[in-house]
Amino acid sequence: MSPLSSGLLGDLDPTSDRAVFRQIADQLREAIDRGRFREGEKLPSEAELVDHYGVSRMTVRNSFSILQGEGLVHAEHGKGVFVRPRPPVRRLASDRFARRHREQGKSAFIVEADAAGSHPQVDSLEVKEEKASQDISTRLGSVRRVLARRRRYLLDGRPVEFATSYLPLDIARGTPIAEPNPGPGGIYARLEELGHRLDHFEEEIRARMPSPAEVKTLHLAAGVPVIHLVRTAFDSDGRPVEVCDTVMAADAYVLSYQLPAT
Amino acid sequence: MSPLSSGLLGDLDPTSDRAVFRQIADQLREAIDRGRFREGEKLPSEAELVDHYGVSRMTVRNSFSILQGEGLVHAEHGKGVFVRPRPPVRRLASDRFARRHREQGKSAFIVEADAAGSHPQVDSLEVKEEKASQDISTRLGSVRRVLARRRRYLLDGRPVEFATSYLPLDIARGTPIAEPNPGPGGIYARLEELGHRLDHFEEEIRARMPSPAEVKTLHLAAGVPVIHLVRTAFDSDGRPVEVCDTVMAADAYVLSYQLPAT
DNA sequence: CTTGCCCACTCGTCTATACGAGTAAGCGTG
DNA sequence: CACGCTTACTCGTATAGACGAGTGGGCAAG
Repeated sequence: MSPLSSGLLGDLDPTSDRAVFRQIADQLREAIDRGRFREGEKLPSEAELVDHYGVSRMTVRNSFSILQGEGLVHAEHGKGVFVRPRPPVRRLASDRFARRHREQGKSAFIVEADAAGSHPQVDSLEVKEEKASQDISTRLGSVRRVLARRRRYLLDGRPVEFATSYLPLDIARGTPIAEPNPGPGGIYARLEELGHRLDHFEEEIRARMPSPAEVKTLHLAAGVPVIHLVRTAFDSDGRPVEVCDTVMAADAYVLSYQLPAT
Repeated sequence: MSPLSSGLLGDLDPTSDRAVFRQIADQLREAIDRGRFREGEKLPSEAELVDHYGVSRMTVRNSFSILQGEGLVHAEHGKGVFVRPRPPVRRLASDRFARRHREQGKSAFIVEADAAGSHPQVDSLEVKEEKASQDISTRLGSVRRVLARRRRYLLDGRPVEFATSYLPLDIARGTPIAEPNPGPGGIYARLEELGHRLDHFEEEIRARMPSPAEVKTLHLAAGVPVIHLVRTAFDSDGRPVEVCDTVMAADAYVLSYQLPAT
């Protein structure tokens, strides 16, 4: 039995001043919310909805485009339109850079992912010296050039995060920090070995829609925002020693912070 | 001189395999990024672009719809399509609930906004007892019913945040917390007076596209995500005494956290 | 059985047209 | 001068049709 004859979707209200394509989107959204269509399940095809509602194809596509913008569904060329599955999320705890987590040889990302039973990967590794942007320069205290460490993180083959660390050259140049693999405990461990005892971090969080470049790098579906996190690390002299600029697929992350009430 | 004859926008590449409406969107996006169209400025009308590129109107509208999805532009019926201005953002510092900020009579929101020179407002105040959702019940330690305090925050007339606080009935019922105006220092001050000395907060942050209800409540333009923040307050006995569920217009906020490096 | 082609079905792109409705400016009337 | 109407321009909604391209199943040839 076709899903359309089974009363999953209702009729249009011609007397309503709500646009037809919105009414259709409303009905589909409600059906999804109520679980009539489950995650990953295929929605009726455009042609089926054209028949069911007696509207033109562009009207149906208009409805789908609303739901895509809300991140509820995604279209696959040649296959159909599907309810977008909610991917497993990665929780980032606020103590993830605590010194005690820095003892092991592997990076926090790898350890965490292994623990969660997923397959972690890091690629697009790039380490180079470059001119600091205005923003980075300001955050690092008026430096002109910086060491930039770029990398992309993937979980089970899916890119979830793209991060760039910036460090002042006078700190990083010629040290293991300038190597592709900085060694156990990562660059924070190296910074401390170099005499920059870390005191605290500042994190700034924004959310926005991705740029086309970010869509490409993170393989983002329509309707998925990004979380933009900029972390600055300060040593015990109060000097900023690193800025890490991170763009995360918002549907793959929950950030978690613990704050004292003092 | 029309913006279209002045070389602001280029030509289409018919040999490219990139769809025409994407090429047009690319050109408009680049013009915006380069500042050729400034914030709040009107883009060429659909009709003008139809003439300029020699395409049909639906193709131009398709281009605009891409840019709208990216949150770059917004259309106004009868007026035109405009570059979306970046609204002033509100910075939320991680110490915003520190005890020392609780001394004054006014709420943190009012004080902050006044200091920033904007006009703050709180409306949609609702205080009532209700059944706890599964999630809230879990967070508060298996309570069945809760006191819910709902309110919407506006800056200069624009809604920016919608928040609901949930408190266990055995704590809140019959206290000033159950009043629309809980008095100076807010409910956290009242909780401490009632013997629940606050120890720490946990905040969980997600970003996603808004539901239609959220679009309505926060007057969100297309392409603006929301930040969903859930804060749990714990007293010195380790008991969760409040859960605050907040949905913020992502283009109006930067969250800022300070973390120890220990 | 395997290979390769065809075909039906899917969404993607684009055109052309029509009418509705919000906006703002101009113009004429009182 | 003030008000209201007209008009031109804007985007919103909807139809009908065409062709392209990705997918997957079935069928026929080897």
